[in-house]
Amino acid sequence: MVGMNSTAAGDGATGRGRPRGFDRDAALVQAIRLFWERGYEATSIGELTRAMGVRPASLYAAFGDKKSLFEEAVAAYGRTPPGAFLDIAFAEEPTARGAFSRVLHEAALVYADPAHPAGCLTISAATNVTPQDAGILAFLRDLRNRNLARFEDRLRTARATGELPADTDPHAPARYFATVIQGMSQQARDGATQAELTRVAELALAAWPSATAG
Amino acid sequence: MVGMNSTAAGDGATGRGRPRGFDRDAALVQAIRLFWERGYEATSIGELTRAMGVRPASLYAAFGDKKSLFEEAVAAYGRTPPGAFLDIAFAEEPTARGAFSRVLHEAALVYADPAHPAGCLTISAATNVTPQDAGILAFLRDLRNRNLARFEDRLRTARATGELPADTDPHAPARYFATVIQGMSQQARDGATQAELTRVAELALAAWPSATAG
DNA sequence: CGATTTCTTGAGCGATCGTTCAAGAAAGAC
DNA sequence: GTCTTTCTTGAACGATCGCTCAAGAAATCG
Repeated sequence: MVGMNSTAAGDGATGRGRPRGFDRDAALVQAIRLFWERGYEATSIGELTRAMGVRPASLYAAFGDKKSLFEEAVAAYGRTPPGAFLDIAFAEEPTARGAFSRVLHEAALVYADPAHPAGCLTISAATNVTPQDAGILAFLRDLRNRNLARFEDRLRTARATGELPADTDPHAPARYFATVIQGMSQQARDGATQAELTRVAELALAAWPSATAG
Repeated sequence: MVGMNSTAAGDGATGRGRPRGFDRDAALVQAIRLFWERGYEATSIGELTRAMGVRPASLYAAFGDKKSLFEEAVAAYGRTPPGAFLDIAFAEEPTARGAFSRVLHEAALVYADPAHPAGCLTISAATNVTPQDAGILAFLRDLRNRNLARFEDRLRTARATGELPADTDPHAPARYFATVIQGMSQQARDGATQAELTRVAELALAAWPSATAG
C-alpha cells in the first residue's frame, strides 16, 4: 500500500519524517488531465482528490491551495509534448516559415489527439471564471499574449534576416496565426479530427506574408 | 416603484393576478450580459438577481431554472446584432465570397466592440463546465457545429452555381473559417482591438478557394 | 364588496464549495 | 528505545451554490 516517494520535486526533502504515501508526479498528471478537460473552476477539490488518490489534507500539504496546484499543473503541462511543441518547433526550425508551418501542423495532431483531452490547456482552462478567480484568468491570458509576442518577434527577425520582404508588418500575421491556433483548439474540443485540423493548418498557411505585402 | 409590465413574452398573460413588478426583457438583457462575460457556471443566481433587480423567487417564477434562463438568454442574444450578424450577412450577400468576407469583417467589429462583453456568447459561455451541466456544453457546441454545417452548405452552393471551381472541397474551407472566427472571439477576449481583428480577417481571406484548388 | 389569481418578500432548504484541524501513523535522529 | 518531524486520516469549518416555501401584496373577476 505504501508507494514510493516522488522522484524529484522542489520540496525541502531531507528524508526526515513520514514519507509521502503517494507519487507526487503521478498525482500531478491526474490534476493536469482534469484541469485540461474541465478547466479551473469546474474542477473541484473533491474530483481532484478522487482522481489523484489523495485525501484533501494531503493534497493541501503537498501542493498548497487550489490556485497553486493549478499553476504547478500548468507548468508541468508546459513540459509535456502537448504543451511544449511550440517552443520546440521555434527552437529547432531554422526558418520562420518552417517554424509556423510546423507549429500549425503539430497543433492539428496534438489538439485532436484522442490520447488526452482535446485542445490546449492554456487556451481553454480559464474561459469561464468567477470574479474572485480573475487572477487565474489573467495568468493564462498573459501566457497566451506572451506567445503572441513571440510570434511577432519571430516574424520581425525573419524580416531582418531577409526571409520576409522589408515592408512586412509582423504584427498582423502574428495575431492571425495566434487566432488560427486558438481556433484550432476550440475546434478540436468541438470534435474536429486530426485530418480536418491538418487541412485547416494548410489553408491557414496561404496567408503567409511573402507574395503580397500588406 | 411598480414598473410597467413586459412588452410581449410568451407567458399566458391574460392580465389576471398581480402584475410583474419588473421589466422581463430588460432583466433578460442583464442576464445576457453576465452570461456573455463570465459564462454559464461562473454566473451565480445571486449575481443574476442583483444585476436583474429581482429576487430569486421572482426570477424562478419568470424564467424557470438557471438552465432555462440561459437558453432563453442565448435565444435573445441571437436576435441582437452581435448574435445575428452571421445570419444577416448570409441572407443578404449574393456571393459566397462576399458573405464570408462580410462575416469576418463584421466579426472583427462585433467581437471587439467595447460597448458589450468581448467575443461571442455562443463560443465562450460554456467552455468550463461541471459534468452535471454537460447538457449546456452540448447545447452550445451543437449551435456552433450547426454554423459549421451552414458554412459548408454555402460553399457547396457556390460550387454548384459556378462561383467556385468544380473541384473545390467545401468541407475544409468551412472548418477553416469556423476556426478563424472562433479564434477571433478568443483574441477579442484577450484584448485584441477592432483594427487588429480586421487585419486578421483580411489575412484569413487569403485562403479563399479560388486560385489554387485543394 | 369578496373571491381568485399572480407576483413579491424574506427566510431557509440540502448540497457542495475550498479549506483546515486534531489525532494517529510512519519514517529518521539520538 | 524515545524524540522529533512529516504525512495521513476523518471530521468538520463557514460560505456559497441552485432552488423553494409560506405569507403578504396587488391586480382582475364576479
